[in-house]
Amino acid sequence: MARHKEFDQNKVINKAMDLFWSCGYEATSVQDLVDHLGIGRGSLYDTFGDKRSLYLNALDRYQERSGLELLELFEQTESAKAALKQFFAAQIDSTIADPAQRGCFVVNTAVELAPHDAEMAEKVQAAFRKTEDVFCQLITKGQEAGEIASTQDPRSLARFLLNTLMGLRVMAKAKLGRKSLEDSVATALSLL
Amino acid sequence: MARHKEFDQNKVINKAMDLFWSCGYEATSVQDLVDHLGIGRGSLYDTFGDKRSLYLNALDRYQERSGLELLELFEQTESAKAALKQFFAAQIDSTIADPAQRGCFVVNTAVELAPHDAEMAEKVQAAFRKTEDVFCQLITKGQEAGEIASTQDPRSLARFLLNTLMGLRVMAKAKLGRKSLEDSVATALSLL
DNA sequence: TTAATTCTGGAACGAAAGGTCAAAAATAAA
DNA sequence: TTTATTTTTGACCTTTCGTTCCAGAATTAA
Repeated sequence: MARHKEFDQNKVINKAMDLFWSCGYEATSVQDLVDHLGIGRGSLYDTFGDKRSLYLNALDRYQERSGLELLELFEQTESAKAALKQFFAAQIDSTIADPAQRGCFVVNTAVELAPHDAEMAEKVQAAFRKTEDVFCQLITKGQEAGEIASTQDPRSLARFLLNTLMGLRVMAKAKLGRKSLEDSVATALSLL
Repeated sequence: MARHKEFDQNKVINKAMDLFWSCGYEATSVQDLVDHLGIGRGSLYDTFGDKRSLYLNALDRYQERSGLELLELFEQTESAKAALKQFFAAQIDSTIADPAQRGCFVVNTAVELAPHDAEMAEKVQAAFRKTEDVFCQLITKGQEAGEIASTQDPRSLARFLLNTLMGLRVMAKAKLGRKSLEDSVATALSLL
């Protein structure tokens, strides 16, 4: 009876994610979305409801993606400490390599939308909590393996690493130079 | 010959700063400004040129203000280490106390505008550099006084502290709770 | 083939955006 | 008081915003 969707909804969300990630919520117009998504205005509203809902979809997609990255980090069999080092090194590399200086979509959302939008704030908090938990589990693992000093509280350490990560993502926006990022990370990780 | 200005330009810039700081650039309309500044549309454009220029003025004002705070921090005669601790404690307090979760105006600008506006990016970088320099001088002072271990590079440490501060300001936006902030700061300062 | 469904592109909507302008009001010097 | 100059005020401009709607083409199950 019914016609099939002609566009791949997943790909459209990915494209929307790219655009919102690059430009933010307010600075991305529906016209911009229509131009870059390759679908019509009508399809956009029929499929996603409105601009804000599409943004929420894009944010979810981003969290899925970075959730997978984190999972890989955790399942890495070698040392937890090495995994953390590798993770932060990769963050620096992708930060420097990005010509659009997009930073982190979650951080961008936290800064632009969280204070005035409770639902956004919840999603942001959930994402941060998830990252903090993975850090915490990794630290505990490292402490059990004797790689990381057990004198420190793993939860505090995890929060501290999350804080460091957020700082990195802000630095990414301001083009502070690789050396600044490396100094920050090296100093932070010297605590492990 | 001429009529006097009826409004205090400084106060108007302060009010504009509050509004931009709370809502960001895009989400603040000229109408919002007119409503909160207590001056007419024409006066606004005659005095400041356009919305973006007013924002730049507001950003400058913010930097002047926080520059003074930093100066006080530096001129504090007691121990440099204590000054840093006090500074970060005050940051946590004001972060928690702010019901609007405004965070840091410079960080907000970095995230929302720096990637697409070179002039904004320059101002943001200058502000970050200034803070980093003050941290660096304080650390050096602390090392000379024997309060802070001289084994670490003061510049790296300063960058690290700046990174921690940025992270704090993002956490402020997401309402992560006082304990998260305190854990992060306590862990970071344990390096001194 | 037919009936039902969905996609597409574009037109159109009211509201709000940023910005302009000219008349009115106020001031200080002549 | 007059006059010249500036500020203020609010109406007005064009453009763009997010959103709705529709006509026509496309697709599929019955």
